[in-house]
Amino acid sequence: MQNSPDKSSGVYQENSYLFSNYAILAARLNRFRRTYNRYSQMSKTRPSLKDIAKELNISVTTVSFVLNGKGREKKISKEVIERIEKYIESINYKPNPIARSLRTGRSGILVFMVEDISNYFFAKLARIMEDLGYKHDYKMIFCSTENNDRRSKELIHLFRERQVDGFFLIPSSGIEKEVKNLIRQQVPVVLFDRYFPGLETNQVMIDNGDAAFSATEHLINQGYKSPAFITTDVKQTQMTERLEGYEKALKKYGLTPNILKIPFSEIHSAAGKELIATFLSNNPETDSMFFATNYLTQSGLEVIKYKFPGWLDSNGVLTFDDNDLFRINTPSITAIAQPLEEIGKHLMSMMMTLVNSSKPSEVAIQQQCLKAELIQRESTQRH
Amino acid sequence: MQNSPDKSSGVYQENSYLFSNYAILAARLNRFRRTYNRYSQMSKTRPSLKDIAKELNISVTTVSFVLNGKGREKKISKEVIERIEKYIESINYKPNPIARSLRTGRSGILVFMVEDISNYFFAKLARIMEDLGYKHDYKMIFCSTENNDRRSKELIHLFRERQVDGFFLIPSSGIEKEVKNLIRQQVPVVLFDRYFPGLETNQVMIDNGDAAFSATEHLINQGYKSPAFITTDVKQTQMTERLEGYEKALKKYGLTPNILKIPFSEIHSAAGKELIATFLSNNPETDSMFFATNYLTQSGLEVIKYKFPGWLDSNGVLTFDDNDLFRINTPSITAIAQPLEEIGKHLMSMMMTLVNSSKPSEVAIQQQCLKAELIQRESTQRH
DNA sequence: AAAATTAACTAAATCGATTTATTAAACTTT
DNA sequence: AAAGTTTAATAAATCGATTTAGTTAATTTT
Repeated sequence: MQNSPDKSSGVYQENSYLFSNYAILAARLNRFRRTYNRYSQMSKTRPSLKDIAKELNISVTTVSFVLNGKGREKKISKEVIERIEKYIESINYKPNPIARSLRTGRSGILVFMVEDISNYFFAKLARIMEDLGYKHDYKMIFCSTENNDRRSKELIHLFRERQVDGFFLIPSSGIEKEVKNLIRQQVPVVLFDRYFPGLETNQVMIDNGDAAFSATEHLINQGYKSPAFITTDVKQTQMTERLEGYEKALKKYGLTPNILKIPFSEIHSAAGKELIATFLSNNPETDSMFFATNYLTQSGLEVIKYKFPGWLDSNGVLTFDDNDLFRINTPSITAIAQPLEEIGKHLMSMMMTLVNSSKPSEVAIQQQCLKAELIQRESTQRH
Repeated sequence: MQNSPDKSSGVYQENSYLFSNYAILAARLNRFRRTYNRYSQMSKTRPSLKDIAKELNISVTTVSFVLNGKGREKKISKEVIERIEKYIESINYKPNPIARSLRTGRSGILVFMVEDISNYFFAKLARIMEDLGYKHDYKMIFCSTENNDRRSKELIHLFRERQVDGFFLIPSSGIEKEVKNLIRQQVPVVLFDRYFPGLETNQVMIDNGDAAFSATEHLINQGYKSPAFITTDVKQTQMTERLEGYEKALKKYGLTPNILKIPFSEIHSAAGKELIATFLSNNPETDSMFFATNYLTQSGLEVIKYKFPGWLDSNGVLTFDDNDLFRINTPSITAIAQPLEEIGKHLMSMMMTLVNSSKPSEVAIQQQCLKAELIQRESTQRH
């Protein structure tokens, strides 16, 4: 490429009587190159609509119409339709999704954005969504926000650019504006796990308050006099509602609440575990702990195991979010299980009504609030 | 759209002296519509290269060159480069990745295909890969194959069509041909977890045989006389190597192997657990069990907990793959931990050399075999 | 000073679809 | 039979980039 001027100028000198100037020669050379490239690419590339059209001696337009099932509508004759369909079938032609996206603005991709896909709850839900998505002919992209605003915003912009068709969002606290923007721009959005109290959005939640209330009541009914609530300092709905449920139950039975808030930044760290240990030492009257999320429970169990062995023999533990560990642990841990399958089903069905509408922001808003189930296990059995 | 003929024919009757025929009128109408559409779209769409070029009174080509940092190379003057860069910066222009993909054939997306993303091992690795990918400016797509050939093939074709730039693959047993095809077609592929013995591929593995041997030896050194090996009937390398490691150790110490193979289809089912229970009943001499994967261990622990309570007091358990459950469980479970971070690092670095090469199939094949670590815990402590 | 080269920039082709505008021929109306 | 409609199909614009093949003017070489 770089040396083509030299080459052609060499030729020019040899045949100067034939060519009036460099330009003509260069033009010839380039025409040849173009043809050459076309040929050499032919063998590599998958067939395009153009190839099919050429092969069948039919226009690209017609092939495209038939391909998209608009044959009848566009009054293409049955013979032509049949001929095209047969050929497309025979070479197993699949339209290039990128080209299609560029033209249509749709991509067939949905984004599932959560705090951390490696967390049991999110991973299981992701797996469910993956299958549901494929069932509706959508590909799924999963990503983790760490509940961090900057990261969430970046991810939204990133995928927005890629023309994804919709967002399943566990929003971090500071992205209300971004969510509003998406909706205004007619991008389908469904929130779950937590929401913005001031913003009417399509969402699938669970009744955190009710679940936390019943669970706390369960502890009290089991005879625990001093249940503590271990949570994070996150101020989002899923957390505040759980806290309120706990407080409401304590109030109902005239007990004194005892709450430990662990900074979100420390939930996976040793410092976080230290806080739980200190709390237990400083509050020896605590006869049961209600953990607000599964990762807190894991930290708690570790602390108990290594620093307060035997504590569980006479005291209780209860957790929000179930997982294999809690089922198998000894003692098995009483847990509030979110209805994963049901959440997934609702999420996907809301999304489908949105993506199938031409003005998603004008679709009547759908909000689901599902019940979580308390699974009673050994950890809250008073002997 | 459908009724435009009627409309225009109405106009035609009114002004018949002005227009010679329907066609001209239609043409006018359409020209108007086109202009109208252009205007009405302007406000909606993000700026394109064309818009920038128009704004700056510079050709699209020049803008594109500068955008891609080829300004110097293409001998664009410093003033123009600066002007373009400043403007691009000021409107925060980001090129449309779809259009770019269509032209370049690259997408900036890597696929991470595993058995089941909701499984702890895969989910944690996915999380690591997600961050590594973003660091290199790649988006990650995760998907689950269920170790099923048809599903794997479908997924490969699906993403191949979307021009993904590379595949991280845990291959199911019957897709050797597809993997070969990818490589032949210059698609970057890196295998992990398991491989095809007959196929030289870029891969990151762990030394399953060695790890299983050492782990078994550990059991024997702890005084267990009759360690059983609980595995699946999957015939892929990761499983056969683990089995061989176990057998080699038993042979070395002159012990009799005792192996339970659970059909892959039953690994998550009650029937699978039943098989373990039956095995334990029929082989009362078994004083320890070595589970070949984390999900088998979970089933095993559940069986022990509910059907053989107390069994763990005098017998041992050891597992391939670590997770939170095993650390926190009572007794905590001795586990072979794969070096997740290290696996991720190698996977990504191999992928980067592949995607940065113009002929990935000609890049010298890289194969890493990493050591797994045996984490000794309470479950194999002989008292 | 003619010829060749370089600097600086642009027109147009291209990627592979979708969709709008248009047309030629065959039918219907009036 | 002229005018209008319908049928069956197509040409060309478009989505938004990248990249090849030019072009013109200025500079350098011979």
